[in-house]
Amino acid sequence: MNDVLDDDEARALRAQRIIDAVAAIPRGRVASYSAIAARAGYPGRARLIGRVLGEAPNRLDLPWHRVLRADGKIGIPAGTRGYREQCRRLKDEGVVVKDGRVPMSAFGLDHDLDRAIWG
DNA sequence: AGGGTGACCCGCA
DNA sequence: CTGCGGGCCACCC
Repeated sequence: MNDVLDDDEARALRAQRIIDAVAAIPRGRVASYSAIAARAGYPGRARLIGRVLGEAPNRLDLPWHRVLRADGKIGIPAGTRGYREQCRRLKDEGVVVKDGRVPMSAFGLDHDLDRAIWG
């Protein structure tokens, strides 16, 4: 009977798992959308992360700024408020941001996550 | 029902 | 380095 409710429930669960994954990114480190998706249990669904983060209530104080594209670039369109805010927050915690891009080799958590999975 | 969009990604040329 | 094509999928016309 509750097809719609089940749908909303699934969506809420998705969001929660993603939010948890993002919240787990340590200060001064960054992770890619795809890595977060995988960690949250939704491999191959990186686009979902951006959507959820965009909808997430500010009161959660999520470290959304630590989520970048796989190539280390900021996902938010350049020139926007969010873009500048993300740059600022990253720099504030010691992350190097050059031309809107972060050297994943140095700050990326993706590799560590892989290591956690493989041992 | 179908097309456009987007805080994405990956392989390939 | 830059596209381009295809995959992904929630949402909004």
